[in-house]
Amino acid sequence: MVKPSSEKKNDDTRTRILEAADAVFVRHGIDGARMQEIADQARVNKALLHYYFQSKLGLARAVWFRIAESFVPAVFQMLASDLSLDEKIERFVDTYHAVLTRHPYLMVFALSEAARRPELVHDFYSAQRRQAARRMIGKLQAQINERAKRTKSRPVSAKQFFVTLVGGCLFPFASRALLVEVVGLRPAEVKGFMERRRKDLPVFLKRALQ
Amino acid sequence: MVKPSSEKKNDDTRTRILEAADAVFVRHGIDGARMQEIADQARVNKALLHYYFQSKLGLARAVWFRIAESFVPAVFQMLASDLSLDEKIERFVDTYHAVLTRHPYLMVFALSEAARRPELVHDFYSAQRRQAARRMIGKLQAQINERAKRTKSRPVSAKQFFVTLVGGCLFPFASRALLVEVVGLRPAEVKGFMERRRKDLPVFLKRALQ
DNA sequence: GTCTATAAGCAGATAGAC
DNA sequence: GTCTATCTGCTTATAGAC
Repeated sequence: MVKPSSEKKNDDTRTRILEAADAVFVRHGIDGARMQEIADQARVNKALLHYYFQSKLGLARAVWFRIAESFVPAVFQMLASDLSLDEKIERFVDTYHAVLTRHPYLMVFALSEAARRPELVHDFYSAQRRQAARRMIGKLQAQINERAKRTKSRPVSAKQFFVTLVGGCLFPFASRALLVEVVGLRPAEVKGFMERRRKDLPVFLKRALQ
Repeated sequence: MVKPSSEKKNDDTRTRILEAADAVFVRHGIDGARMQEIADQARVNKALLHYYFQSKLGLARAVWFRIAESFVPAVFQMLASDLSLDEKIERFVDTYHAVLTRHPYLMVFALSEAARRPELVHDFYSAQRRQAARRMIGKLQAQINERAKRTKSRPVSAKQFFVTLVGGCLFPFASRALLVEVVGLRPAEVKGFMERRRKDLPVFLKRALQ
């Protein structure tokens, strides 16, 4: 469906604003972000932000939904698919490694806003999405049980495993600033550390699942 | 050393302010916090906050240092000690479970401010503390190597293991709001989930180390 | 749709009395 | 040390021209 040119121009500006807002909100958090900085970065006037999104919180919500939609559904679908457990672990680790390397502040933004404004999370998770989440956990549990049966070990909880998997991938990026000091990495070494993690984490997780 | 009563009164007020500031900053983040709310909660006037701490950022720094000092040194010391690896894992998981259950917003506060204001982290980590961190990692690596030799498996990197351990404990608390929706927990079930994790995580980690 | 100009409201910070 | 009162500047938001 092709849109008439008047709407197209509209969309372009709207999108430019959204992209600028994304960058500024993700970096500074919602409270720390300034509408003026977003306007400057989008090369429009502040008034236009309100024309399109009513208020600062309205714009923040739009950004939040846009980010969530950009990867949550695809990840849910992948983890609920018929791929093997090992394949899922590999893909999940790879995907997040790629995304977070490019957007280092994303994780901290998501975690802090989710904690302080739970309604953002709640509003995103429609009944349909919650159902998709349940399907995903169910499928993972089935695969974990099957593997445990094969290796004659006690199966772990899929929910717990999911949290460990996600945390194992996301936490290093969320805590980057702390890691550098505690683990003692020079800035140049951080990249290598993350690369190594991408390789080691799947091995580590699979070992624990045997 | 006993302080004269005039200073003692001073200290009491100062401490009351710090405790109020702790609560407000941790919940709302530095940018989202309001000096008025801190003053109200400490039952003093706004002007007094500036008398003691000069500026909002000065107060935030004091709070940051106070929180970090309250557990970082003890944890470093524990992990660098001669306790067995298993014992360390158990204690670490237990300690953080206890602290974060009582202070659910603490982790998100630490992560987001560390990412957005790296100077806070850097100023806390004196040369002495960085050395303590190195000692801790060194000791852990020695213990991991020793165990790998015993079980004839390839030793994992202590830095990587440390991040997995810390992330495994902290991430569920940092991402509580997301977990509830994604994993599908009712509010009443969250506590049980965390309890179970406290029991399962050490088992999971030890398995992966074999 | 996009801009300029400006209103309205706060938040952080200070002056000065007690 | 602690308070009341107040200033200053910034930030979100709107009015209105083009």
